[in-house]
Amino acid sequence: MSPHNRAHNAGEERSSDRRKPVQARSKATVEAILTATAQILERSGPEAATTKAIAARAGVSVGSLYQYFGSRDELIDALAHRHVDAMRKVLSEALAELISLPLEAAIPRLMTALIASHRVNPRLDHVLHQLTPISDTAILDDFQDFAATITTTALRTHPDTDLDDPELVGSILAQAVSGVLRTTLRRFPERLGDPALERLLADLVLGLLGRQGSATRGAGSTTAL
Amino acid sequence: MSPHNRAHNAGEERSSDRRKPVQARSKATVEAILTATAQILERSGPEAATTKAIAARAGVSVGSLYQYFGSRDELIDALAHRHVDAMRKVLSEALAELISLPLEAAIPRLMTALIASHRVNPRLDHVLHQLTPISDTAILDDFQDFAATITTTALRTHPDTDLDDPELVGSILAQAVSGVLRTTLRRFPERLGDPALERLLADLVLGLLGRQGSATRGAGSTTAL
Amino acid sequence: MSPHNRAHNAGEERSSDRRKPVQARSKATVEAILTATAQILERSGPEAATTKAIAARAGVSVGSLYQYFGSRDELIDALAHRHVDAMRKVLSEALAELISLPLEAAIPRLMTALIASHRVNPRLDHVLHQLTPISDTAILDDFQDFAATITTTALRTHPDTDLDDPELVGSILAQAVSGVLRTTLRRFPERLGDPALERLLADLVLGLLGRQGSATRGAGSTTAL
Amino acid sequence: MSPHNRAHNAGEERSSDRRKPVQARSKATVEAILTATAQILERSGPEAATTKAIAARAGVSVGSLYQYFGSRDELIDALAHRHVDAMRKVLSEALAELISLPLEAAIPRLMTALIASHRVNPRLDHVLHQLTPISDTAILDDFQDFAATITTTALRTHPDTDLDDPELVGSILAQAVSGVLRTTLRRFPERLGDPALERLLADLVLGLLGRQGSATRGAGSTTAL
DNA sequence: AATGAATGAGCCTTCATTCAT
DNA sequence: CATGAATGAAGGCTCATTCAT
Repeated sequence: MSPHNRAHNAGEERSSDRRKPVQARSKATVEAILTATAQILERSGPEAATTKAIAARAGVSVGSLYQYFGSRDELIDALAHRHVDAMRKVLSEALAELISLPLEAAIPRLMTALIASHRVNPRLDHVLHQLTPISDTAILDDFQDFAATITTTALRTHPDTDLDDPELVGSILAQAVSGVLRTTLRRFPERLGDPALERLLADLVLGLLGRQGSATRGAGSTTAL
Repeated sequence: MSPHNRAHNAGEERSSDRRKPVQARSKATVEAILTATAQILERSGPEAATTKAIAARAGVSVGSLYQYFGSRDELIDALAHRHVDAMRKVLSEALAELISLPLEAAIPRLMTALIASHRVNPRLDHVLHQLTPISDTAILDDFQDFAATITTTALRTHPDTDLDDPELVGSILAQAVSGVLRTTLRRFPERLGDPALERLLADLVLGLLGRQGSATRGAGSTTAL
Repeated sequence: MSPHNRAHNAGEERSSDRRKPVQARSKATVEAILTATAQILERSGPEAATTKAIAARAGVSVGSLYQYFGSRDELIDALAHRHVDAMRKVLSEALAELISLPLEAAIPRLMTALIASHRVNPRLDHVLHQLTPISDTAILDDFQDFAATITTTALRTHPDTDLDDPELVGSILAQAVSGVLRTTLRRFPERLGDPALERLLADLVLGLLGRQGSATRGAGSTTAL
Repeated sequence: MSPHNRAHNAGEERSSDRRKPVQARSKATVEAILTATAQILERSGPEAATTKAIAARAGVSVGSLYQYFGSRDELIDALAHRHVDAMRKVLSEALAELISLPLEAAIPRLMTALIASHRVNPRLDHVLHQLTPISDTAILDDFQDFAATITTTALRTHPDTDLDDPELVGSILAQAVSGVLRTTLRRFPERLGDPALERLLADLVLGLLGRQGSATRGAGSTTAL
């Protein structure tokens, strides 16, 4: 996601072997900068996120921004990582219990978890997606890949589904759900409270599985799941 | 998305004197500018689409650009409209025959049509999505609304589905399919040729319908739901 | 002479196809910019020659500066070329008559011409020399090479000198004279009027020749020269 | 060369109490900083010599740098002094023996000494010349003045020359030699080893003297010199 | 109408200098 | 004394927009 990357000099304050009080201070500054960037991005879009504006909102000087981030791009990059990590964390938390459940129960939970993860910061998510260049493999794709992997794994794990290409199906499902969620969050945020959405998404997934996998065979897939 | 709206070709052809060639020339110039913009956008992204670059590629002067478009934003706006129109047109062409088909046949066709419409200019599509300002209800959403309406209509028209909220279902389906297609076009363009994708999408839709609408007919899907 | 050249983005007009001053207006602008640059450089040194300061003094906007010069470095480069050309022109004018003269008369004239050429713009000359990076073959060196060539040619042409390595001698002489002139112009400008300087320089050159070439042989080198 | 001139080490060791070890450490730090500056300047030029880079290479903090030098300019100023001192020292060492020699022998030795002094640190020398502000009488000029004085003294001392204006001649000769050496060091460093250079320079000087001073005494000036 | 030179606000980034720790 | 995070003025450069020709 970070296009330009001119190596400036040898300064590498990345590792955590700096002194402690200073580190605490630094961490706060970094945090302030990231938060400020996120807020501006959410509220006013990429064009408004100038280094000056970010520094001002973070309550620091432009110079400080460059103390911790090599460039504006790098900063946004870091923010994207942070955002994806947060989403991933939310999603991960819902994973443990999924394995033990039958598909018919697991999928709805997965949807709930996906919705939750997409709620972390929808506006930022949207803006970050806008910033994704065409060709670059964006950091944000990582999340979708993660969701795809989880879905695929779920499909594979549960013995009652028998798909030709679980990877493809998992990927498509992740894309479909992500498409619904991102649009919904941006355009129809009020629908998020509606439990119908969760059900609809679960049906979307289960419906596809029912048509793809062996689940079609026999009425009683329920038992297995 | 665009404020200015000067009526350019408001003058009618009350007399077919030399006004015509002039208008023809204007139209050609507008066309050239739009095309140039689209090409630069596709190939090099939003940052490369400066007014200077656009004018150069269109073979006109910057001044001329401002003769026909009030601002750069307006120009891009116009291009977005043009793009959406093209996509809509492709989709529309597939509509007529849908009505007369049963759902199981109509949906696959609809998917084919949707894929086709998304293929009109995927790179431009992506870039235009990037350019959409945060607050504005994007022009590009129009296409999704259109797709949603079509789907909803299809669901309503076909007597064999009985949904509680066809609008919601249509909308969600449009979002899901759009999500899949846009991601696929950007990240896995090679999948577009794969007929498996079409089938998968059709199954996605029909699967949801099978679980939502025609629950009555199914063997025991009710249980599961 | 232009060291740093960071490629910023995909803008294709690097420095190759910058507008060449074709029109009268353009030419005047270019002239104003070059003159302004020279003035600032002369009076306040390289650090003062910011793009803003140059534009202001030239009575144009920064943008105009970049219309004609790809970068600040390129501008200074152009100025250096112009300066060297001017110096070279002054020197060249004195050349024609040199050939027909005996060495003893030619060298003083050459010195006069060199002094004249160094007087074109001593302060600018000094600043431009300061700007010369260590390794780069600077444009200003061209002038010294020119002077060296002329001297060498003079030595070769005149039949009464017989040097082992006329090139080396010519080069050293050019450097010596240039060293004297540049220092004198910077530190003791009042000496320039003094005809003693010219004589001294001529003696410097002739003295070396007298010790190097065959002129040493026989006391009467005067005749030949 | 530098504006700020706060007396930093104005405190002399009036009392040799515990100040000493501290002073020793200070001296080492100052040395480290100066050396670091010199190295960066030599290798990467003026633009690379940022306070941060200097401090890093010296193994101290930026703050410490300001402990010992009032500003970056002052630091460079100090370095220039140190450099000139070093050059002067090398030149001085060759002086003692000069007096007792006849001119014809003394001058070549002087040339050798001058070459040696210019070899102390040619790259640093060049960069320091670049850094010399326009208006200031540069510290580096001190060296040339020193060389001029020495030459003048030599001319005066030796009874066999009889110049009208030994000061002028000495100055011009110093300038000429310096011009040759500095250019040679920058552009033709390989010539430095060549003994021809030394001979040429000696001939340059002796040639001028032969034409100026003893010109009265007919052709046989050689003997005297 | 067309042209493209001119404008200048504003962007990103650097770096000498200060100061709390 | 040392440290290095923080500062912010200032620099180079871009580009949408205007306007005289």
